[in-house]
Amino acid sequence: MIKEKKKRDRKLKKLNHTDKILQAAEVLFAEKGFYLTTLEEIARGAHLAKGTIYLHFKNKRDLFISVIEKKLDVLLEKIKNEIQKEDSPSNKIRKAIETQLKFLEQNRNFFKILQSLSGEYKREMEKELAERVIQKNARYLEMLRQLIWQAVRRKEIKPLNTRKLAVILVGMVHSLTINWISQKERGSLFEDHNLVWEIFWNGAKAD
Amino acid sequence: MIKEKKKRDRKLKKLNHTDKILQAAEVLFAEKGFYLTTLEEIARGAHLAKGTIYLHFKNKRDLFISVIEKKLDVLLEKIKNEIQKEDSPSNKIRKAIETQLKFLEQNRNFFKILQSLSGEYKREMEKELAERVIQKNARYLEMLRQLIWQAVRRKEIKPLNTRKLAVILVGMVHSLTINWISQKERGSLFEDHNLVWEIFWNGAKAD
DNA sequence: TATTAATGACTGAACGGTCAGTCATATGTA
DNA sequence: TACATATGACTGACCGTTCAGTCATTAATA
Repeated sequence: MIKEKKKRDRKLKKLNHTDKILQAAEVLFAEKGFYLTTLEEIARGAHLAKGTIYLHFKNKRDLFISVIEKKLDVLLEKIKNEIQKEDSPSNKIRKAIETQLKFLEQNRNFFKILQSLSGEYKREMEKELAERVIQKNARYLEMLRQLIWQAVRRKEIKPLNTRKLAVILVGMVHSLTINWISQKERGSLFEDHNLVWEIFWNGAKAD
Repeated sequence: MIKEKKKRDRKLKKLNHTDKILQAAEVLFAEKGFYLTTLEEIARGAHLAKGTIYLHFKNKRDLFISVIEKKLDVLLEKIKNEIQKEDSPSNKIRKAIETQLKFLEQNRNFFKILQSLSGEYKREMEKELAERVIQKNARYLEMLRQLIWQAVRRKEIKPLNTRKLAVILVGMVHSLTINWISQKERGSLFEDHNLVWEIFWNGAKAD
């Protein structure tokens, strides 16, 4: 019995370490990017030695991708949940925007890292690793696209290229987020969901 | 007389080299990013020795920023020119979108590099260097903002936050460009100017 | 004691930047 | 014109440093 408990404790401790590493890595990668962040620093941030990191992650790239993937999963899960509470496509789209903005406001480190991935890293990261993240992004875009398509079917918005509409919508959100992050005086990012919604919906809605 | 000519020839040759380096660097930086591109490669690409690059640029970062800055100047000049041929704010905005999309279609390497700058590099690049590029970007955004503001004054579009509208507009363009670049089968990017315009203008226009 | 976890000194490859030396060309001289 | 000298663009071997990843050793736990 007690043996079992101890085992659980150990596992918990190990998980705890994994998490500490992920947290330290998130902060540092967001701050300095992939190349300028050293494993030594991450180890220091997690109050562990460098070698220990290799007990939890295959290598630096694996760690980097893991940081992103974990958060991305959370975000996508959140959006899925929130969306299915809504009835109409339009409300679902609105909710998706809201959820994303709220999440990014609370996770700017994550967003910074995500942004940097699309830049240089794709080439460096092992294919299979980066691919996982790219796939997840693609799935989110596809989800949005289908919502838009349903709105088109209902003749609520014009019969435009739904893929491109989804791309545009995501672009609006990202651009506002980048702008928000770069501001010195930071208001709420979330509050812009109305603006995004208004532009997008009025912009695309059927006459 | 002849002496002068010879001197000019030399200078021309040197300029030519500067240009060859810039071209080689543009291709490589776009392909592999800042960190994975070595000066040796760039030198090879320009058919010169590594040391020669340092006769033309202070260091790797200087070269990187120069690649961007040069193109950015061309783009901003183009937009300025095209815009002033138009009369109304709305037509000016439309023209700005058109010009930008056309340019990005013809300069995807430039765009890839520009994207990557916003990610990691800002931290690495010497402040004064990156600052120049950031300033130019900011100036473009401000130009757009003013055009939008004029449209607001004419009551053509709603009295929304003009800065955010400009950010959103730029975001739409960038997002479509990223999407276009990532496509295997590549149509025209330029042709999307109508889509962008339509969403933006209908989205923001006064009732 | 045996097993597992954690450590951090060490290694070797990579690469930005340097600089002493080369050489084609320009200039000066007779 | 023929030869000597000066210039500076160009080269690439070399240096110093950084850092991801390894592994022999130590500490913790059962």
